[in-house]
Amino acid sequence: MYDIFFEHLEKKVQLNESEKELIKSFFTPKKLKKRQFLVVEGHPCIYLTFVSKGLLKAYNVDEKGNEHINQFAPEGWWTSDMNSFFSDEVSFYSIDAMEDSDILVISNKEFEELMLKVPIMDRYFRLLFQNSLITKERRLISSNTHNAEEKYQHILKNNPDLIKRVPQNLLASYLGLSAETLSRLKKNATLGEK
Amino acid sequence: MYDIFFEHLEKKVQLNESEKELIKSFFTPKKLKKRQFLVVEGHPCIYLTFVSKGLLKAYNVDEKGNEHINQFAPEGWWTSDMNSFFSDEVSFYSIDAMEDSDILVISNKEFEELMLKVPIMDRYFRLLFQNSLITKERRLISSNTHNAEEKYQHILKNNPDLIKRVPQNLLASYLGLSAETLSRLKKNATLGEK
DNA sequence: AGAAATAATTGATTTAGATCAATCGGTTTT
DNA sequence: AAAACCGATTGATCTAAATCAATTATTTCT
Repeated sequence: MYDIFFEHLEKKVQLNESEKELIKSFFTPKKLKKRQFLVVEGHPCIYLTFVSKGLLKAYNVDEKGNEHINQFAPEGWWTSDMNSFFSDEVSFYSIDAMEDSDILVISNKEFEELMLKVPIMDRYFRLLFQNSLITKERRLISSNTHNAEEKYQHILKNNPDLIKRVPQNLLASYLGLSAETLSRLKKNATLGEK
Repeated sequence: MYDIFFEHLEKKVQLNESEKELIKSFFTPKKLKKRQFLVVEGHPCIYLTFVSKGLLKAYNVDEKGNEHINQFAPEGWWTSDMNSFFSDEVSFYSIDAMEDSDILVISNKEFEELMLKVPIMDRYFRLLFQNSLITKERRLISSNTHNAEEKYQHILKNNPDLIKRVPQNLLASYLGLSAETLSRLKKNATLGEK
């Protein structure tokens, strides 16, 4: 359960055994069954979560009842409503499991304490957030400047793995497209191949 | 020049005088005239920049020649093409001054050294990136789920200051709208007031 | 295995916002 | 002060993608 976790951390920072033991003590392992909720929109998001196994999705539902996927979190990824986790506001997203999943969670209080006790974790999260920021920025640009076709091609190129694992209607939602539009795009792309 | 800089840092972390002196030594002050470029698309973005005075914009130009504003950086904000700065890729954006500006810049090498010499800066940037990530995420949601009207109302509420300072066509670009659409939205909003 | 629920496809229609085009007002520039 | 330039406004038209609706395919459940 912790193997992939430390593997992930050690891609960004070097840790000795005593640091690892200490870090471990701050996290709580949990299991989620498929369709089980980790966070419900409108409630505080009390955990920052590392996914060891499985796949979660974070999404919100608008007034018209449409689901908008904000993030897919497969194993090796972090997920949370960061705004809610780091402030005292309620969560804008719901987060649930798309597959049976193993996760490691940390509360806000524990997180702050971890940063003080293991300062190198400030560096780890600095690097993590730095990379997320770059990725999120790319998505924002894509959302503002690309048409439907380009958005699809972009994810096809950059997240081929995700496409295999996620139902098409949710992928469409993630891209800000309707399911019908994505279906038609796929058809045209396949025709082009022949 | 450094007053607003340290004021800004000290909102997130506590610094003693010797740390401040050390930090200062890593940054280089520069001045930009209105319309002067800090970064040109397609060239490496060698600086991470803090704006002490003035206003910069980061944008890219697509194949059709349309400008897409990614960020406005007024005094107290950081700007850069983070991807280019932290990797060895060239910049996707151009960054230039919309007003005469005073800036503080740091190179990537200096940045890495600063993180090692003043570990609390890892914490500072962790907090900075953490907040940027939350903001960027909001913009992405807005971009995917709101219509033109809602996008305008959103920025009207959350960045009233920016609206006063930035030409309307650039604001439109920042929101991913055409200048004409924003003009019409504004007209309707004003009519509604009466 | 059969029923029920969910997802994907396809077609027809609608619409929000882009694009094209012209005019007007205000700044810079020379 | 005239010229050139830039930004905002307004109207007319176009279009990409959403929406609505029906059908088919695929999982999931019992």
